[in-house]
Amino acid sequence: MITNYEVFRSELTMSKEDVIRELYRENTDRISIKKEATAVKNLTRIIDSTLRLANSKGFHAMTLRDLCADSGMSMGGLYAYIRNKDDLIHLIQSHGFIITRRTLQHYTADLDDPRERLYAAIKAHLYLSELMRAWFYFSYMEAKSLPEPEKRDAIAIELEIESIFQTVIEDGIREKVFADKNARLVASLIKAMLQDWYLKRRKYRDQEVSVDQYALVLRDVVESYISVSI
Amino acid sequence: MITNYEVFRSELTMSKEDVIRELYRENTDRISIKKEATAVKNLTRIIDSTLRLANSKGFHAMTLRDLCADSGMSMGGLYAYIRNKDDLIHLIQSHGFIITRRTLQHYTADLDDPRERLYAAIKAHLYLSELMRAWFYFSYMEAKSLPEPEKRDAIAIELEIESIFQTVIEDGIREKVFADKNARLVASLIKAMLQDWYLKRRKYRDQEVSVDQYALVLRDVVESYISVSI
DNA sequence: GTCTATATAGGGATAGAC
DNA sequence: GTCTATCCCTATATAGAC
Repeated sequence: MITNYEVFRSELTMSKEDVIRELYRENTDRISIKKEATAVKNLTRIIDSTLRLANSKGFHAMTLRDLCADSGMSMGGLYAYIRNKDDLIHLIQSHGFIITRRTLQHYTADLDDPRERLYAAIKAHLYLSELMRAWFYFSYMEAKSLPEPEKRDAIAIELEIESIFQTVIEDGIREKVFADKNARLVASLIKAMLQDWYLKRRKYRDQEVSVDQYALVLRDVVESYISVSI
Repeated sequence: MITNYEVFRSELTMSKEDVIRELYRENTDRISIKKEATAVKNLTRIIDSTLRLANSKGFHAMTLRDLCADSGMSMGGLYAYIRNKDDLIHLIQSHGFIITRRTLQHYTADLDDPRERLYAAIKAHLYLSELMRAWFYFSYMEAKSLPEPEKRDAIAIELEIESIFQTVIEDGIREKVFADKNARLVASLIKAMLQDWYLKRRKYRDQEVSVDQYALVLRDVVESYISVSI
């Protein structure tokens, strides 16, 4: 059960290094570095720089020279971690998938009331995308140019997220907590609003809206549409 | 006053060629072709192909050789219409701006009731993005890599659209038709849902939701949140 | 394990024939 | 007004020194 963003954040950040370590172990075939400690350190720099540069000018427009300059590595050094530029995408996507899967499962399972589950799912998604904004943004923007396997995974995770919301709403309709609306369409609209949070982050910063406020408004918007009127 | 998508469509499509003609006249300095008829014909092919290719693999990843193959032009022929690759962006963006500005002004001015104006604005935006899907998609996805002047225009038009919605809602609040909610934030959420329509067009096609149905649901979602309960 | 120097190809841009 | 052939730079990728 999540309470608010700060709690969520403190629970999750410590595991960031673990994720990179897991990523390293999953990719020992492509990565020629043997010492785990240095590998984790450099992978972190590579991933951070790639996300920053790709998100500001686009992945394809980002050159590996840009990446080396930004991450402080040399071309040769970089190529110890990847075989080609597409492997960079693989690294980025994998590390995001690991975190996303883990978190969403964790935070939406154990609630009974559909209203509460709906709110919990909204918060879980918003908080996660707040913490991993760069990855979510990258994933959305580069989706169309992802290599085939990564594209499949990305679509699968999208559907998974959307069906979490659809299921909650359908449950609520069955239990007469929600009115009989088009659950799938409502789920799509929820997702659109969730995505806007990380796609247009600056806009909401300018409006001085916090994640928790946004979560509340989202919940109210959705509930006022699907709640059964008394 | 708009009734439904089919009517909107038949009113607007005839002017598509006019827009390209206007585009040509605005850019006679960069375009070395003197005969208007051939220029309009080729500009149309160039714009269509660019949108198709850029939207499927990204503008930067699209090579001018790709473009020539797709549009049936030669490199030399293409360069009679542009001085460099960025000029392509300029062509695309200009022709979209021309249509968008013209349409939004036309369809949201002359209504009194805030509820009706809200619905009209939702429909105008959805219908327009339905008709010009490729341009809207391009504009959104390439926004970050646009040349400076085009970027400024794109941001300006975004704000313009958002403030149309904000104003309608504020008017409604003042007239006690709508409850006292955060108008700017609601406008942002509306825009997020409007954008999802053209960004994730396939998803809604799979759900077999029509533009008009989507417009209705959007209106209901928004109204159920901001309407004053009786 | 990390660096610099270099090979190679691919794509933007242009010259000049027709 | 349109095409083909070509120039030249940039970016990926690799070889080999340290």
